[in-house]
Amino acid sequence: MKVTKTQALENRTHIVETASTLFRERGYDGVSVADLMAAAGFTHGGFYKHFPSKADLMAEAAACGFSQSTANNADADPATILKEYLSRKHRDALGRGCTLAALSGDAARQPASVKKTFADGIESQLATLERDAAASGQKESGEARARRIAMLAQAVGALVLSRACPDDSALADEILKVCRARILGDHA
Amino acid sequence: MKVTKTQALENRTHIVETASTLFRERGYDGVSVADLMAAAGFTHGGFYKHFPSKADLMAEAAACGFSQSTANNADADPATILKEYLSRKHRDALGRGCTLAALSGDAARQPASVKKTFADGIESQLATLERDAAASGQKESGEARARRIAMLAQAVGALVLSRACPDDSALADEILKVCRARILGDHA
DNA sequence: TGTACATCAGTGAACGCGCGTTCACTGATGTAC
DNA sequence: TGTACATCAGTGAACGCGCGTTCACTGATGTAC
Repeated sequence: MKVTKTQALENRTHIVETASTLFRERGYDGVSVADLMAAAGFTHGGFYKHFPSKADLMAEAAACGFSQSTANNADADPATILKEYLSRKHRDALGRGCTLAALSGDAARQPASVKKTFADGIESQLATLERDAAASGQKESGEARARRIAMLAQAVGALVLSRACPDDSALADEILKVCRARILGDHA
Repeated sequence: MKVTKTQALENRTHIVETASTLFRERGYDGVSVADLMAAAGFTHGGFYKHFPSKADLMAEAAACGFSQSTANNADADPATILKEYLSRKHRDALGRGCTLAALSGDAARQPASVKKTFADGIESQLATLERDAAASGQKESGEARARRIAMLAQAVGALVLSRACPDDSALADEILKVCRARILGDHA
């Protein structure tokens, strides 16, 4: 059953991408190695041909999620990004959504290697907002980075709180609506 | 080994309080029934004399955390509350800190009963901020609730992101510092 | 108030189960000649 | 280019372990008389 070197690398990438989605949906503890490998289309034993342990996969899966975000936002209009970030659709699409919002709570309880990846993810999100500010013609000041950090914190916090509310609750929508208006207002 | 009715109720409360702390520190999946009961000073078998299942305890432990927050903030100065919320000390004290920041990510993957408790917790935090606004002499407007929601989202988001960074990283402190300045500035 | 009995909070061994991980095996790929 | 052999990605059974939960038991509490 051996497979081409190229194919093996593609399979590895596919496992990481699958893990990235499943971890965001169910959390680190909510996905077993057997679950993950089955979802990726393999049997569980092969996992250890690619990764030393499940813990080693966590940081890599998070990094995968962050680079997907960056890629997705590469050409998008800045206001549109934030509007979609704070949309009902994003709230309900855990697996395809922002890794920071889905897994920061889990990351806080993980070893430094995972936290390092999250710090890098935060910086790359801030860089995306920097492009946004530039694109919308806002002049850069010493306070620009502070404004971006505050904006990111508010957006992530709004999404996290909205998701903690019952899916059909008015509060879940209100939090998104209010923060969308505030952030886009501040931003314009 | 039977025990007074009063004692039994006290024991039950103690188990819920212990769970509230341990869940915030390690997440729902990070605390076993045996861990919890040992931390509370009992053997694990007795757990089911108090609760039908571990899942049933989750919502109750969250509610306990929220009411502790409310009690702690009852007489405190409003600006002080927010300053302490976004402090390094709070960031590093997961078990005694804000339940929203510690467990909202987990709550998003829990059944509606737990999410309902979190929505109530969010409302009670908003009510605390309302008292704050009134206490600081700020006049109530139609926008007042929106401002409180945005403030809460930013504070929770900042704490969550700071905790996802490595403990000794500059970014962990920067996020807290920036949002502390911004929120207290907006608030004044 | 005193006595006999039912209750039930707490104990600790035991249950089935799913977890992360290991391992002997397979067989197509990659390599040495 | 063709042949013989080593490699190693993927398979699936098996491992020990800790999980949530159950259960027979204990013995002080609470109650009926």
